[in-house]
Amino acid sequence: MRKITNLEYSRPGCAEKADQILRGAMPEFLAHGYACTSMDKIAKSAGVSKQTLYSHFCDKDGLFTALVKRIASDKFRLVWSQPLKGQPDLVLRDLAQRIIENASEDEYLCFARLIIGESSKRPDLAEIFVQELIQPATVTLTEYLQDCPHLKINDPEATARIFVGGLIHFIMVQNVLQGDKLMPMDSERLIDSLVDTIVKSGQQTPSQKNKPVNSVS
Amino acid sequence: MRKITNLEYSRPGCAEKADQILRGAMPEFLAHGYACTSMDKIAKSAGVSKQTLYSHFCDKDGLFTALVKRIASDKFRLVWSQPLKGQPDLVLRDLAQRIIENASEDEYLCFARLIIGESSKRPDLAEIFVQELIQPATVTLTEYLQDCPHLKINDPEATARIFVGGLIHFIMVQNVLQGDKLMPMDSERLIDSLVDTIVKSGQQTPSQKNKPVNSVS
DNA sequence: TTACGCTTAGACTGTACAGTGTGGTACGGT
DNA sequence: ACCGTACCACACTGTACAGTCTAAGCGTAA
Repeated sequence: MRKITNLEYSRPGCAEKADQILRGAMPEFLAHGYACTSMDKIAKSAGVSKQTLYSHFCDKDGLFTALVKRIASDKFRLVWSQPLKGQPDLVLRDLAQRIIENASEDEYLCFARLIIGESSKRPDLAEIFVQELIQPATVTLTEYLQDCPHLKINDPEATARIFVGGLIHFIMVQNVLQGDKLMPMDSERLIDSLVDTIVKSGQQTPSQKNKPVNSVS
Repeated sequence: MRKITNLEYSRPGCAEKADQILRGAMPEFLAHGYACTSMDKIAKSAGVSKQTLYSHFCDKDGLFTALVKRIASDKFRLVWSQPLKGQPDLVLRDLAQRIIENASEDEYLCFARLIIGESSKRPDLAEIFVQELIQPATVTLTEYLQDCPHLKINDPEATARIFVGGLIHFIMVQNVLQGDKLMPMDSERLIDSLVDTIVKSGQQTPSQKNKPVNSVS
């Protein structure tokens, strides 16, 4: 088998084994982080020899990178795949519920934890995370808020970020940082407030002092 | 010198050396994370012998724990030390600006990254982070929103979380996850929208369907 | 002076692990 | 039958590092 270079993380073709490896590697990395996951453990978990690992991925870093790319692009586009249409309060509540549901999954939480934890050493992976998840989410919601005839929102992009940020921060504090022990709160309460706040602020005539300067490309 | 047990992280007295060690350890841990920071590097950075390290802290974990406790309680209470008083729009804008300013510091970002990254292995540290930073912040703002005569807010605690979450998430995406490259936005725009949205929603008669169930203790 | 507490430099031990090498097995094509 | 490809098990190398040990240098107090 030919040498895997640094630039290609896995060979095209014979993708079954590569997939098997990634499937085995995923729970290990998600559960124990990058540093505490050994290639031996991955090989074992994937039911594959160490040699095979290195014939499909150039090194630990390459394997990790391939895994992050796969998770980011494969799994988490779902929430945002359906177009947003209809009454703002219903659409926003439904969206918020889907985000909370989706992002409260252990797999998502571990993934976010991993990306944030490695973000200083691997800013490229953080960028992938933003590109595949946060940016599409923000753009989709921005467009809805902009075009929705029932809402007069001053700065749709900023509002979209507040909406998403309020939800994700809530989930991170409650589920990743163990906040549910110290300051428990039902997610429905947050959703209610969030939807209410945004819908109300869109019902009034917007004050014109804050103009959007540029929008998401 | 007597043995340091697992339960005590540093001896009382002769705190200067312990402080010197912590000051040396801080930039190392913040820059490289837990796993990639060696005790030798810490000793060097603190200008202290490795033996002295182990005479003040029982092991790497103990040192790390002591450091996290110190950072959490010492440094980041500041933003919330002054009581909130006055017109909602001014108070909230000022608060938002202070949060953004404070949390955009590299030291805070690295600290948050570190805590989140280690949160699965060290949930106790995540708890300290919540207890020393997030909870007091939320409580302070909740009380202001509750008692402010100019605002009629349905669920002050949920609103406080949305406010803080919107800001922190923004900072995390922009500064930790490199979002400023892909989706740049001036923080003033976010602050404007956030303050506007909350103040407006507090000006209207609140719809009574969402009742707060319990409050922060 | 002696003794003691605290320090230092640096050697040392044991372990974990990334990455390589060796030899052997299974299988499909020619 | 032979060959090449992909795989496996397992031994091996080199490095990094947590934690310990040794021997020696200080300052203070009896």
